[in-house]
Amino acid sequence: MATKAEQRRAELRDKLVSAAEARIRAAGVSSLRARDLAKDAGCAVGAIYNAFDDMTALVMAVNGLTFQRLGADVEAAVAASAGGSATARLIAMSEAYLDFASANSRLWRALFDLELPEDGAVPEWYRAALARLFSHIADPVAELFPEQSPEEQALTVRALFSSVHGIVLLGLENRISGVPPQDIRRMIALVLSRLTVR
Amino acid sequence: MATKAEQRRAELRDKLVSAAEARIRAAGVSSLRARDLAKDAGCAVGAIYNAFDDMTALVMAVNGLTFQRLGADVEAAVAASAGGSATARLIAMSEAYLDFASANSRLWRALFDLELPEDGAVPEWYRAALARLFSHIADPVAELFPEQSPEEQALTVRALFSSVHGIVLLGLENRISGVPPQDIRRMIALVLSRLTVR
DNA sequence: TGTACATCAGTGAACGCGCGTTCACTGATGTAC
DNA sequence: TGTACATCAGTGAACGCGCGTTCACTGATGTAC
Repeated sequence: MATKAEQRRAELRDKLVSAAEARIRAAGVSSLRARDLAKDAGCAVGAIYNAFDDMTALVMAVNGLTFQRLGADVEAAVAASAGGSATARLIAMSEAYLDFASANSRLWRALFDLELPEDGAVPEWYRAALARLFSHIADPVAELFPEQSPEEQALTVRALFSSVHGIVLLGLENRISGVPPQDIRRMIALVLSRLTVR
Repeated sequence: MATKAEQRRAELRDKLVSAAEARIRAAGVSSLRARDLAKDAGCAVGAIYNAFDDMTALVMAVNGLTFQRLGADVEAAVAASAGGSATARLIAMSEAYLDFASANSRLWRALFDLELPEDGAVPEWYRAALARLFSHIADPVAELFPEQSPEEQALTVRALFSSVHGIVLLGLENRISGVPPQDIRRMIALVLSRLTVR
């Protein structure tokens, strides 16, 4: 049994992921350096390659956690707004999305910025995490538009998510059109309430 | 008069910009290499630095052209749809935006991807190009919502643009949720027609 | 027109640095007997 | 329990490469007289 060894290995993975997360949070994914991480985690550079295939795999691990936390926040918003109208629930989710993106902007951006190695092979958990987000949007949409076919509903879900994502993205990016958070909320409410008028 | 010299210099600038544009179009802004460009333009690496301060300035020049072409396409759509309803005009513009992004995806992405040197100093032409885009959206919005204050209208313009941008962005990015172009059009029409209901 | 000189675009080898990844080695841990 | 041996996480110097930028030099163009 390599139990003890496995444990140490797992600990190192955790330490590396935490360190990477902290560095991405502070300076963005493009400023990650293997040597910095080794120093942070108290190991040698080479040890990183015992725990992960390469730096990309490490960043993917961080992204996995980020997706999990984002999903949890959105789910909490779904739960908290359970009694409300479909529109209110969509707005609550979107604001949770905004709040997460705003509070974790560089980690959130890393979800989209990471350049994958050529062959567009998106890992399974990535698609799954997105499907999870979409599924929460699907419920209110089904309630609002029961006459739509499943394909139409799927398209509507995508359109709603994309719109909110666009508003959050450009709202937070002050290069393009940075805007006070309160205005981002107003845009979300404006768009969603109109999009969901019966 | 350094006329002849100036002319050569301007020619070199043009050649470099064209070469950079071609390379970004083919492989994305992150794969630009000074040596490749020099070879393409038939000059030495050092000559690049006579024509431009640095590689970032060269990419900015390409982005300037891209913005211009994008603006022209959108304006053509505005002109072509001049007689139609406000909604129809907004959809026409958005489809022009989609078509441009789709046909020039890497150049279009370079507009947003280029990492600026720290101090968020966005060049003036950049803001101006965006203002130009926004101004075309502002007309139908003013027509649709004359009762809104100018601030509300500005927010509505931003919200519309951001929504369409989000739909186009995620629609074209097959990593996230790549979708056939026809579906992107449907999402745009769906969102805009609902957002502009009176 | 001709000659000497100044300027400056153009050259491309070399600089300098960053950085992911490897690899020969070490030392702790576990196993066999 | 004690000894010899095997394994493998961990080490960090070194590899290897990429790449933006510089700089001493050249040669064409333009100017002065």
